Amino acid sequence: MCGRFVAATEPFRLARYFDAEEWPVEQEKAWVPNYNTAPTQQVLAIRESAGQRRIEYLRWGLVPAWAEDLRIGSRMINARAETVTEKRSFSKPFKTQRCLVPVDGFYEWQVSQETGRKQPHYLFRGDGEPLALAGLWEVWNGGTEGPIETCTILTCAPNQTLAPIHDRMPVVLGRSAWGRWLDNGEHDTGYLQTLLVPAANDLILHHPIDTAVNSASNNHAWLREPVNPDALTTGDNALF
DNA sequence: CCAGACGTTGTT
DNA sequence: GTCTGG
DNA sequence: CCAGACGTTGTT
DNA sequence: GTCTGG
Repeated sequence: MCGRFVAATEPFRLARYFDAEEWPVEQEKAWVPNYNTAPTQQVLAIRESAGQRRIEYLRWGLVPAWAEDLRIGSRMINARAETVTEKRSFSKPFKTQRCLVPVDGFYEWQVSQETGRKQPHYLFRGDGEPLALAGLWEVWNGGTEGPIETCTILTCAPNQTLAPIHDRMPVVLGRSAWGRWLDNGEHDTGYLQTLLVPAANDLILHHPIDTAVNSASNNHAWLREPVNPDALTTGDNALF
């Protein structure tokens, strides 16, 4: 699945990469990289309206319009690609409210069959480019402070690279798919669902990382650096 | 008809 | 065990 | 995703 | 809001 990720690429670079409108300088200055993005946090997403792509903050964890409060968002951080058309909370967003969530990489926890321990891994593109994750967004008007826009990330079966680590992975969309995915006028859910397949096996690399990533309050660039998993089991981390 | 759920993951 | 918060 | 809380009353 | 279950 996808429950934690890195968002460290500056918005102006994302704007170029996704052919989206640039941010005002003042807003760009306030941006900070996030090496441990967790559910309920604000994440940058790309949406399109009237043919114009924009980069905007959405709260991660989709909150349906009928929700009494925001809490349900913590459990709606992912939407299964296989069933997205059938689920009440996701079917309308899938038809008309799609977005991309750009990430530098994401984290997955590999559970050891023998010990039950969880080893976190960092997964990222070998060429250093961002990954465009397929997302859906929704608006919640239940609060007193005006509408809150939220999002979720689609998941699919793992490719051969991820299978040893986890049984789900986020849906990654290639450049050629962005156009129809972001076009709100595209209502061919049959076609759209054909885009929701595991990424090519050679697209994503991975390595084990420090368990410091476990706590969402830790946010350092070094969280995504490789460690020796054998050293970790003895409590002797050679890198730190 | 009304009432109650609406989601994913992982674990068992 | 289960829910909430980050 | 993982970490951390999970409850009330009354007193300070 | 919309679907499922009773």
